[in-house]
Amino acid sequence: MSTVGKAILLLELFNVDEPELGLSDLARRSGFDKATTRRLLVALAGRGFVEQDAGTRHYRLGAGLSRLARIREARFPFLQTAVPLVRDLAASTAETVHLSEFGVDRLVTVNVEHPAWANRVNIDIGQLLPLHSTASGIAYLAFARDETVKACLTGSLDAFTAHTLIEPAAISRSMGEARERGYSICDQGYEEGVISVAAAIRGADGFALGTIAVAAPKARTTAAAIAERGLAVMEAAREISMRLNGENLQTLRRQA
Amino acid sequence: MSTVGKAILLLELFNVDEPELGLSDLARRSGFDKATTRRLLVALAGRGFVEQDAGTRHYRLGAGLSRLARIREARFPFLQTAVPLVRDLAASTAETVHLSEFGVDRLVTVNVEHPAWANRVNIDIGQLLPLHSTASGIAYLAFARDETVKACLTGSLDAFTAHTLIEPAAISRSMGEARERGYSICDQGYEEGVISVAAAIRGADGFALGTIAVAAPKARTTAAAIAERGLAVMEAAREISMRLNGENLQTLRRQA
DNA sequence: AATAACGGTTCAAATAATGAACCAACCACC
DNA sequence: GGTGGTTGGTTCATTATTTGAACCGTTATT
Repeated sequence: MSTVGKAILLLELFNVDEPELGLSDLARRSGFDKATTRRLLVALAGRGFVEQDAGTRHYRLGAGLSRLARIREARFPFLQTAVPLVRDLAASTAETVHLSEFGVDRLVTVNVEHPAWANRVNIDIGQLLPLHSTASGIAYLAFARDETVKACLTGSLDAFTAHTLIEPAAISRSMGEARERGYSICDQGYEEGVISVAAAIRGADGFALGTIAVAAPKARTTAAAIAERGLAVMEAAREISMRLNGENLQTLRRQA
Repeated sequence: MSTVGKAILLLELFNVDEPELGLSDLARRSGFDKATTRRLLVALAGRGFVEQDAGTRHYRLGAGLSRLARIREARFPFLQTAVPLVRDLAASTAETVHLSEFGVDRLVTVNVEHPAWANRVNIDIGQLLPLHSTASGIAYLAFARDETVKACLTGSLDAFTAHTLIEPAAISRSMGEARERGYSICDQGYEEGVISVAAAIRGADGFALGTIAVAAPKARTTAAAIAERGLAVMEAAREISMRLNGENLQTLRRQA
């Protein structure tokens, strides 16, 4: 493994629940030697990718990451563009609406709006979603590059519930339906009792960048509501895609 | 230089104006060999820190950075906390208000509100500000760790205008005044014709995390306006610091 | 006082990074 | 339709960086 890969692996040990970790802890979790771990941390700290708490001597992710992320966001203002539409969709559906962006081999939740219901689907910002077993994932795959789809379908797929589709053929069929329909439906594929619809947000090249989805408790969801939400989520995704790709509405290379 | 440092240096070649760069370009600018550059890029791409455009084969910053930046933001919700107060301050002063966060050896502009005036001070998100020659920088240094101050004052300092203070003693005096007053004033130290006031946003340990500042054309700025804005910016910084450090308003270790 | 955990450091040995030379493809220009 | 200059990408012997067991000094815990 490259040294750079190791350094990044170290960064990825941090998460929202454990945002600060000590040296020994990082060494243990990464499997690297303590000396190696520290050398990597010092290199990362030198560029502001991690910071060390002066009191506890624990490490946390640094401001340098935020700076680079902001430069990326200037190129792809995914969040700013999508947030108002997420809010609108949450208001009109009165269910949980979440926005995801693709990263490496999963979807990353970047924004969520929860409804006022006590009984609702809860999703956290930063949460990672698998591609094969969520409405968002299927919507993404439906407009993903062939190599991404292939990478997803080769290798064993986890079954999260009794309803999770894990045969590549079944998932492909599901993708095809989503492509034709314009939105995906996932019935308890990731969590028991939750039904979701999602649509892909697409770049200028027609390939998916991320997704927008509505998730609701199955108990209060009718077939009619699913169809209605599907159209709404599709329309929101279309609007975000158009705003992202400039006013010059270039025809998307891959049509639905 | 460590391999990790090289990889990060590569990432830092991207900026808002040039968000996508080719392999040869990156190699040229970094001074690394093309093979080295590519190996680093491949390692970075493997973890989503850069992405390659399928068409142009150019590289850009990746979604992995956004993910980690979001985890950091969950711990330090600097932006979310400060944005409303930046907006309020912009409304009440009718001048440019900008928010900065410290990174390595500079301040990074993370949010800006511009007034409606045609003649106004323009600042971009992501813009880097030197510590010794801006109101924000002085406000930051006034509550920074000794080692940060020392690192800033050792080595030669750039003079951006005829008014820029570059003698360590003069800068120290300026910091002292800011600490006592509660806000800093910088009269054309970074750009001719611009006068700014700033105050430090501080962490639970009492040390500065970032700053909030008001910048205006000197032509329409009276001494009374400076004093008024100074108090307003100080109050905004205090409010952000308090919200960041939790409801349990711990007494700040380093008092003004 | 003893123990065990912590963060941090050292230096010979092992491993990963390096870069000159090399493709193949593309683009402009005559 | 060559020709020269550019691009992204690859190879492999040489070289320099990374590695980790053993170490130190501190700080809790027992």
